[in-house]
Amino acid sequence: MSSNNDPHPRADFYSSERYTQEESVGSVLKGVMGSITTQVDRRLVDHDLTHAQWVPLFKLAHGECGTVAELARTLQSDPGAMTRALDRLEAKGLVARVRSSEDRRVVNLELTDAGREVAAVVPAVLAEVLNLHLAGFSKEEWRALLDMLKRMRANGDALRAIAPNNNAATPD
Amino acid sequence: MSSNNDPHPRADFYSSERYTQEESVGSVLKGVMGSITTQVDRRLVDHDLTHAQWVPLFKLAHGECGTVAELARTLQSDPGAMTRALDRLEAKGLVARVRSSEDRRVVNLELTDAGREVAAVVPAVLAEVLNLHLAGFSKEEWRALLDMLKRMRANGDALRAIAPNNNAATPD
DNA sequence: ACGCATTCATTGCCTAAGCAAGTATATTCG
DNA sequence: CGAATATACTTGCTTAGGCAATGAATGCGT
Repeated sequence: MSSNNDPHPRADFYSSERYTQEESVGSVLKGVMGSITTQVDRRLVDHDLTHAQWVPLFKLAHGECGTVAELARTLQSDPGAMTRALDRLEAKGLVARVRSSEDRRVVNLELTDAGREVAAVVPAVLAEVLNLHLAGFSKEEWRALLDMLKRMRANGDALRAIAPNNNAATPD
Repeated sequence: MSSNNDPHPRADFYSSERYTQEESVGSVLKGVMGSITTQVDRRLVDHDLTHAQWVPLFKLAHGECGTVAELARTLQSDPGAMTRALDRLEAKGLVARVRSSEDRRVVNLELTDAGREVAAVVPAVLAEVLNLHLAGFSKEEWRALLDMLKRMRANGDALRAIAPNNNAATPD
């Protein structure tokens, strides 16, 4: 654990005594997230899509992920949860499961025509809701916000790399 | 609906074509939230507390909320969900339900000694996790971040005020 | 005082996430 | 080749949230 010449000095903005909800980035962050997802869901309910369904659909539409495992990894989710989400999407006729002939373990996922149609409206909704939440922001503020959030995420990734479970020091 | 002299001009940072995950505040926000909650949960699992349980416990400890309805309102959650969360906390012996004698509809919530004990460790964990995620931030950046997030939340609240459901214009 | 609307809490139903166990298929190595 | 290992997906179990309906108690208007 290097302690000097650290590119990321420890922050000391919060402490057990000083902690308040209104000054907590976590608490405010949660409020913002809730508002965004609520607004997105409200706009997609007409297309019979819920929060947990348009995300994989969107990924599939972009062709970045073609299998259950890839989706689960990309979306930092559980393969089990993804299987069930795809069950619902398949029941709605938006995606199709095609057993791969090369590797018979994998199930290739394809959008149906209906799926492609619905997925096409998602980016517009996301863009609209984000813009609405960023009303009054200058472009510089927006970039600064994005930058800081990415740095927070990077800090979090570093934490996870250190101790994925809490038995990181047990060799075997 | 005033359109000119608007203190919050519409933002135009995203559009259907320009939308990408990496530049989406929503997507990055989700990653940050996930990291924070994961880290907090990891530190509270020893106390047998899950994400959905320490939040109401913390609120109760601060004496801000004393009933199910108040908790649900404050945490922007569902009364039903809150009832069940309290079921689990009560089963763990952390909170006690006391039927009010003044208004016999309400159930006053009280922390048990064990509940107070567990709730006491929560702020320290929250402070630690937030500080870790803010490593490398200057105090000015932290304040700016908090300010921008609060503005986003306010924008979201304004949206909700306009159309709580999508039948805002139907008089009957 | 009586009916009516409101509020509080709870329960049922559906969607949903996380974890662990299980099954099928591939790969690797002796 | 054959056993051990790894990967892909699925399923069961528990916790969990949102919505609607219900029952109980309160307050309000006439």
